[in-house]
Amino acid sequence: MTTGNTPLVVTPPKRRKRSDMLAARIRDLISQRGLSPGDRIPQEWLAEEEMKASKGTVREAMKALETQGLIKTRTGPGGGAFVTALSGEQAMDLLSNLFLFNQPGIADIYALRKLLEPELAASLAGKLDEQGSAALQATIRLYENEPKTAEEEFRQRIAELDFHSVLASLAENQLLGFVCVFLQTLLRDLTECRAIYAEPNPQLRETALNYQVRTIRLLKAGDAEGARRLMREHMEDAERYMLERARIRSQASRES
Amino acid sequence: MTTGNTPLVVTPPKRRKRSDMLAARIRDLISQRGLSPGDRIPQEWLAEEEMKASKGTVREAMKALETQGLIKTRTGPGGGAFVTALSGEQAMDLLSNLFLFNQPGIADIYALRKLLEPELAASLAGKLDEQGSAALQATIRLYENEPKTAEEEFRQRIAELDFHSVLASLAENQLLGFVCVFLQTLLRDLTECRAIYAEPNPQLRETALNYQVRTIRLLKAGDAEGARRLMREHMEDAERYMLERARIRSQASRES
DNA sequence: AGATATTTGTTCGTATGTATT
DNA sequence: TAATACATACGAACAAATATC
Repeated sequence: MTTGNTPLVVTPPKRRKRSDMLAARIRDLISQRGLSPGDRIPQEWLAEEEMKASKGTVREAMKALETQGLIKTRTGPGGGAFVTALSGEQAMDLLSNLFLFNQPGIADIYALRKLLEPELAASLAGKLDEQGSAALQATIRLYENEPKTAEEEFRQRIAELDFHSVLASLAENQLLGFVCVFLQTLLRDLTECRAIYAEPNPQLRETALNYQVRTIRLLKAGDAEGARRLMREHMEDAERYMLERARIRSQASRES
Repeated sequence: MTTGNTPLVVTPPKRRKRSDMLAARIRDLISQRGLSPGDRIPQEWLAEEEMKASKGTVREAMKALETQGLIKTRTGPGGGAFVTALSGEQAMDLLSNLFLFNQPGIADIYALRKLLEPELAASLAGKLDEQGSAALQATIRLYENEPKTAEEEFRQRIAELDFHSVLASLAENQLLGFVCVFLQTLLRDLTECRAIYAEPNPQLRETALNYQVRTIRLLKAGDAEGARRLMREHMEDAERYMLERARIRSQASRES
């Protein structure tokens, strides 16, 4: 009996470019030799004889590692390629390309935010130090008074997201914080949302402000369950509002 | 009254490299001209005269865009640089660098999985078509019989995660699916976990198998609430198990 | 199947810019 | 200021891949 066995992955017979192989090799060297952020990459590794590739090719490989956020280069004596830890911001930039073409919907984003933001808030109950508390208060102060211009209005809406961003940065669970910031970034960059944010929403500022002041109070009081519930309410409110506005907008555009 | 307005970002006086500026310019061109995945990037844009840079420099810029997953290049007639949509896998690879140095803990990852995986399962109730059902069954079949070697054991543990990965790929909410796969990848690549996976765990295979068969049954029956509860149970179980093993391992290593 | 044209990929020598001493 | 050590940029020639005839 001949096996009709169709292997899922026979072998990747991919003809990879030299520069890609170099990049992979250097990355492996970094982790194998246990190089840490700040360490300099030995020149020997990049020597043309060692890598059996010319300068240009090696440069391309380094460029790849650089855009991956793994290294940074400095000119001058004592310069060279240095290992760096990929920053959260840079990671966010790289991720933004993923949803450049097929953007998720508002409901998709809030489906996650409704689950994660309440947990984030709860995890912070009773953990607010002076510094964190001050940072939160600072973001609120940005929109304490009514906006005068449309642009100011827009900036306030963005600042509202910043409140959540500061909250995320305080999380002990860095992963949770990262994903929350990711969702906020996604929301902010949605064309659908930018249009909504640009419109005037008189009552929204007040309710958001109200939520945030109450949130801080609960966190200081160490009431995890209360903070969780409040944040969930906030998320549900925000989603309802955004979806409603999006509906109105799409209706209006259909009539034009 | 003079405004004590301190601009948040004065101006980035960054001395950027030519290749980086080129990359940014090309990326802007792509979005401005509304190029979509599959479209070819006009050679004129990359002509040395147009960009006022040499071939090597534009190559470096293209390399940056390529590692960002924005373009792919093909050789030969009709070849060139083509716009592509960043794939989920590639995005995962880029993200993996973020946690290369300060890895999150098992508890951090499961804190998120406990929230998201149940929601993912619930969202799939009654939505399983023939294809999806078949894909799930296929992953289960991989570890139907007991492993003979340690390596086979390891592969089975990975396949167990694949079940969740297939589940995520079926999600209507792509964002939810993406984050779930991200967490799974993170878990799989954790050195702490790889060590645990490498050990024999006779009874674990059976309980995992059990969970998954029941999950499929609930999804087919369209029981969203049941699927959610079962998955939450599964996650809590898995976390308990992993944490316990990690504790034992760290204890053992302290004694050696 | 094989020759050819087109386009990317690689090499090398050299020159320029930049930060340290 | 000058010398030094390193990254960055240039340009021409060459090699490899691939669609078309």
